[in-house]
Amino acid sequence: MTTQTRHHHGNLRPALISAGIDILEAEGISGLSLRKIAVRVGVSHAAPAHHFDGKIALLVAIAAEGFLIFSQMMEESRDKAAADPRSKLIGLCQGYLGFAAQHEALFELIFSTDVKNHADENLEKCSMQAFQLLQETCDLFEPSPHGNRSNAIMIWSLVHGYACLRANNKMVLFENETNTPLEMILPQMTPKTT
Amino acid sequence: MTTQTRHHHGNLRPALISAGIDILEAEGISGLSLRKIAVRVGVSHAAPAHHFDGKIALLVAIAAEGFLIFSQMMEESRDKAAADPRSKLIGLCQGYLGFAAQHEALFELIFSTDVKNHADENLEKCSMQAFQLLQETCDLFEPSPHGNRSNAIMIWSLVHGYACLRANNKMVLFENETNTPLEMILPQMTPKTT
DNA sequence: TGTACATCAGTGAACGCGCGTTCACTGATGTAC
DNA sequence: TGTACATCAGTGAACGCGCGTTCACTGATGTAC
Repeated sequence: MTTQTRHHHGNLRPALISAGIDILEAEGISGLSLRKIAVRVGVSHAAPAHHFDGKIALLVAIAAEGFLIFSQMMEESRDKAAADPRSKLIGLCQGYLGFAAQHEALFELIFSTDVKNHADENLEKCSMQAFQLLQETCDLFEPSPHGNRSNAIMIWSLVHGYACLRANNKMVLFENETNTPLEMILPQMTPKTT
Repeated sequence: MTTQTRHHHGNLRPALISAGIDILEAEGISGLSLRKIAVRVGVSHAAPAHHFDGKIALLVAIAAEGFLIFSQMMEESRDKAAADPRSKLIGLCQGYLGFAAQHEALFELIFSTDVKNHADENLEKCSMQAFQLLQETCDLFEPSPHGNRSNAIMIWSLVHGYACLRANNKMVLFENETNTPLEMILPQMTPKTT
């Protein structure tokens, strides 16, 4: 039986998350509604209620999936880079910027107030994973005199701010800088010698 | 005649902008509506239509006012700092972070996609003014070999990202770093000697 | 100073819209025997 | 293999809500003479 005209969808939960991401990309956060997601999956708009406890819970599940994609893009880009610490760090940051550029609204969602105010174990796990990638790449360098985490805080701030500000080309600062190399803004750090 | 029960308000336009900022602070971007703003000013919800060409135009006017406050806080904080370039830069950045912390939703609004996609001369002027402050403070230092603007791009990215990430305490990175000094993340730059 | 009149800046009722949620229902699935 | 039955995962109609916008209106203001 290959037809999809069954009463039971069978995989509705992940299908809703995936459709949510599609709509996010197409229409932005303000265009995302439970009803549109249901329509896109081809299901009645009351169906999601059987899988998510309200709209915010679906948003949180979408954000968790977003963090997975985010981590994946950073990791892939870092793995493709040369072996030296600076190349690894630049690779990771390119993945960061690539995610922000290719998934603009999803990027906005995963860092949004709405999502962060809603405690969720899975979301916590997925966001932590992204942070771990960043932290372990920064650990290739000598720690700053200000503490172990200060390199990660600096790098994360830098790349996050750059991603946000560049997200829309209207930002006057970037008018003629469409392709600013990361080399230009990443500070010099001392690789560990061990 | 001191009573305010006149048919004509007299100063409705600025009053609407100011009430919009109040609601933003109290309820966030998603809580901001034309109707709520009108109620707060004590005027019928159809009145704003005589002063703004739709909701988005009011949002843009609020954002322009936001940029003014933003510039003002950066400038005041910079002026209070010691005379050496690094103190000036740190002062400016403290003003940046202060605005983001004290006007969280307004900070979000002025950098939002909705607002930036709506061309407006006054908004342009006000946002440019904020950028000028940043640029002129970065100009106290030797330009980077990557170009005149690269210092400003780096500093802006850094402080903007830091402001965003710290905006909600849930961000794991900042768990025990409530008062991270800017000294910790600002890179060393060479002051001009002239 | 007084009158006529155009213009401005409000009112309040009504409109249609999309939204999240609820609810009784029913078809599909899985399990016990 | 077949039957009875509980549970699961959908449907579709209905609800109430807040929203931005429109519109005929009217009171207030300012100006010409």
